[in-house]
Amino acid sequence: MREITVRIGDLASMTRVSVRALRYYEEQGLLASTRSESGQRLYENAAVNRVRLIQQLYGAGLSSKTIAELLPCVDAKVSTPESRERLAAERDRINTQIAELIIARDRLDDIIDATSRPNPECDYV
Amino acid sequence: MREITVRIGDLASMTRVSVRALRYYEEQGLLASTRSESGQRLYENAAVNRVRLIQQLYGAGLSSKTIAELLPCVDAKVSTPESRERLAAERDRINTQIAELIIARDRLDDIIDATSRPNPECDYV
DNA sequence: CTTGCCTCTGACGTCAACGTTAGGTTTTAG
DNA sequence: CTAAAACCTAACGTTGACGTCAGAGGCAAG
Repeated sequence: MREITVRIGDLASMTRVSVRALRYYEEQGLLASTRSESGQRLYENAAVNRVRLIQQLYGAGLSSKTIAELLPCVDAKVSTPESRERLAAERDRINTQIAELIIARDRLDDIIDATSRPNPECDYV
Repeated sequence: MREITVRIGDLASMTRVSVRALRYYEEQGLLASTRSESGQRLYENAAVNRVRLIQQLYGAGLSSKTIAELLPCVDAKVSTPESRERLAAERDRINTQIAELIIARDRLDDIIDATSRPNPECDYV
């Protein structure tokens, strides 16, 4: 049951996330590390998935603070009523944002259509 | 054919966008205004839709610069090959982002599920 | 006429997620 | 053994879309 540990640069290249970002995640309480005797960060292999999850949540527009509140639930596999409410609220926000993005995309498509087809009134342009 | 014009505060309340934001849009070349004799901004009613469009595009993650490049196409109803490429690129980016959001939302749903159901191993928590 | 709200132009403040630089230690390749 | 590469902390810089404040002029109501 040897735990394989990697250093920050390795984790960075494995996750395609910058070293600076990984340190920042730790600073925000999102990503734990043990330290070598000399003080260098060591990560176990599970950290890769953790970083991926963090990235996904950032990508969905969650803030560090919100993620920090939710990760303990993920780890403990238990949520309090408050955190459940929080999770649901974030999911709803994401759904809203998806809907907005679809509207914006369709709007862009309309613009592309309207400006792409040869315009009978503006052929001279 | 009287053109009804409103002042900035009216446009703000009609669009639910702050006065500061409207001035900022003008600064960025996104929203034009005429001026009264005393220098106050006057907007015609079409400005409401313009502001809505700007908000939608911001909401979709476009920058002021990008929007500024695209609005002339909307107005002229004509796009150059470059602007068409640009428009298509933004639409693709939005599609990508929608896909990412869906993944993140499903991930959140999983978390909600996993942390909400009574956990046989953790009932004591 | 004056009170009070609206508007104007600067111009500095904010916030988040890092980027970047500095100055120093540690690990690794040869 | 040595030099390059990777790591450390601390701290300042960046970016975009505004918020906010200061100081001054404009306008409808009473």
